[in-house]
Amino acid sequence: MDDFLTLLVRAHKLLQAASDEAMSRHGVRIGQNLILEALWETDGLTPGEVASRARLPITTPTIVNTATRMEAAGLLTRRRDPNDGRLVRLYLTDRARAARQPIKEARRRLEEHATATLTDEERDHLRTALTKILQQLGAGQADSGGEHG
Amino acid sequence: MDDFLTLLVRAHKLLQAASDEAMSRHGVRIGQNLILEALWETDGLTPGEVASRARLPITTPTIVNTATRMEAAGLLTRRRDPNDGRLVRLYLTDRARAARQPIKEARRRLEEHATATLTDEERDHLRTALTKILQQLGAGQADSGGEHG
DNA sequence: AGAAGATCGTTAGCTTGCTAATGAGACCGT
DNA sequence: ACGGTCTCATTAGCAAGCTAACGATCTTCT
Repeated sequence: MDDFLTLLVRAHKLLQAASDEAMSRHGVRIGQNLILEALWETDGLTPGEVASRARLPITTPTIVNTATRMEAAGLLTRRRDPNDGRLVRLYLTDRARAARQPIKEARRRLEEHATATLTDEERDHLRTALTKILQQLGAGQADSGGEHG
Repeated sequence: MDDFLTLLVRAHKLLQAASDEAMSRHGVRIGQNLILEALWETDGLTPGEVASRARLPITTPTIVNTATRMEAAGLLTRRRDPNDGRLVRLYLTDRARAARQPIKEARRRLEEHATATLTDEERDHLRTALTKILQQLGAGQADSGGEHG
């Protein structure tokens, strides 16, 4: 029996590969998903804003580099902020906006497929366990906002 | 509430970072762990053998590149196989062998720490769920060897 | 024996992530 | 107004992973 670390790394690897393949069919790579999600929500964010709003922690240089590839791929354009010359704002192209629903669907289906053999209870347990691990590792500053004690 | 994919990616990221930090204190980086584990077990494997024996799937080019870094770091030496000129055999240095127990310990402690707030039952559930996901995603060719039905 | 094919390690070139260093621009105090 | 500081994006350089292409060697078939 493998240790927990190994199981998690293997599951992660397979899921990332499957995600990348699924999104590639829509002209988007796995590393671009965080930026897309942030800009789908709020277009015209700066790299720093994308980094801080992203669903999971990512550094600004990574955003910048990925944005450059996305620009080359025709997924977004850069525009200097007229009011503050330091800022660069990222705007999605129509192509990137059109990919929104298909990609969300594809990811939803992937998640569904991956957990297809789990019971609802097992899915709950999995969520609970991962959440506890995240909290234990210091990622407690998450979305739930219930630290009252 | 985040989706399962996000939880898993976040947990993976934190655990990888923590692993890397822990192993760095012993002069080893996270990417070198698979090679070390294979060579601790059987010294003198070829890159291809390491790739196929590793605890999780990894390609030969990755082994080769990582081995180059490990050679530079004084963790292993390359030696041509005298019987087959195509093969290159990787041999650990004393330094790499000495790191075996400390690193195993460090990883065990990390896993223990990460799952410290889980009950035994929750740990079981987590294992079960991850294993099911791996099987569903086609990684069923694993170690347990119990596919009799 | 010699050509064709298979099997290796390696290299090239890419993506994704990181930290540290740079440089441009804004802001604040004097 | 101007010098220092702070705040941005970017660049540089690294690690770790991948696929595809390459070159050397071994095997096999005639």
